[in-house]
Amino acid sequence: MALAHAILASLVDSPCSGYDLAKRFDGSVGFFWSASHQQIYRELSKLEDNDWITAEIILQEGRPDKKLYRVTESGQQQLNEWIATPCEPTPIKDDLLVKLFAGYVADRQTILAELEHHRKAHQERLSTYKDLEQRCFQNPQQLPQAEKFQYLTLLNGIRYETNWLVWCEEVTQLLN
Amino acid sequence: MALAHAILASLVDSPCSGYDLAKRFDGSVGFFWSASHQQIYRELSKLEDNDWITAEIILQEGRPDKKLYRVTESGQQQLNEWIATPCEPTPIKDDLLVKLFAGYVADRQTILAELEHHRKAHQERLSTYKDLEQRCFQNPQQLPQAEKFQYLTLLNGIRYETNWLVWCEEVTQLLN
DNA sequence: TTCGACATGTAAGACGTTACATGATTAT
DNA sequence: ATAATCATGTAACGTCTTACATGTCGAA
Repeated sequence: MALAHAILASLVDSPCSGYDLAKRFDGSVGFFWSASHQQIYRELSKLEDNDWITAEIILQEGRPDKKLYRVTESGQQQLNEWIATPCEPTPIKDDLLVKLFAGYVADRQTILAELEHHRKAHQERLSTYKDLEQRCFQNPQQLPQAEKFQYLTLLNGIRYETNWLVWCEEVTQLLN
Repeated sequence: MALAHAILASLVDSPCSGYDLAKRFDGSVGFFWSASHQQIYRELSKLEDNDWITAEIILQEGRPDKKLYRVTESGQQQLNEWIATPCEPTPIKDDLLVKLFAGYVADRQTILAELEHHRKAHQERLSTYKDLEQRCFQNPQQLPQAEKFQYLTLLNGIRYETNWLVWCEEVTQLLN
């Protein structure tokens, strides 16, 4: 059910089209919830069927028309109820950890190469997040409400990537 | 495809029944790959069809017979190939972060309560992991190969839970 | 006599991935 | 010319979740 709510969370902040949403799920929102454009379009149809969002068709010249989605009042309420319903921490499913668990069946070089690959990926994401922090969240105290909360998720992202980075380095050292 | 490989990784370490596997996915293996017993039984059938594992029926008295699964040579090879195929970091999907992103639409108490709930959950898991470390991994250097690699995944778990814990505390402070 | 552990499964539906499909505009 | 961006979808397939289903043994 949470894709629906991730979409509501994003649309409440500001209405947009499915295409725009897909881009958000490839950036800001995507930092904590990933989804493909196909998933998003399908979910938007369902949300509209439930009257949690409404679509306004925007006619455009020179490019395809688009549907601007907005959260309805019942959608807002739905989002509120979901937030108030306690949830458990997300269970982990991580390929790299499976690989390490069985790492002794492979040769060391393979494992080290994969660790380096992941180290780099996490390093890059960390840079992206830190840039974002610099550009948009200089003074967390003086931010409007919405941005303040969004900043808290960015803090999580920074911690998360830093943590993976350090673990990759630690494990690489231990294996050498 | 990774559930299959998580099962192979666990069976390579030591053969067991579907029931036992389900328990492992509720503990040790479950620390980095979660799966229900239904998923496991279904996947075991597929793995057997592919001849990546074989089942030996163990007749038991007083309790149902069970199937003891072992990884075949082609299963071993399959696992090796999978480990050698590079993969990307797992995309994040986390309910709590969606809730925080839209946290400004809810009242502060709701959010704080949820944060406290998660803080406790992560605290508990961290304790479990640290106990395990104390009990089984006192001298990482002198461990057999297999255990050494498994220890590396435990290190990740400890980092992961610590990280969430600290973030929950940090955010709670910022919201007060 | 009731509950938890042992042991394995089916069925339906929700959710996610990959590939296919269309078609205009703008920049290189 | 070619590719990227804008814009929205369908279809097939694969995976995961939830609920249902069965039956024995040992302990409280």
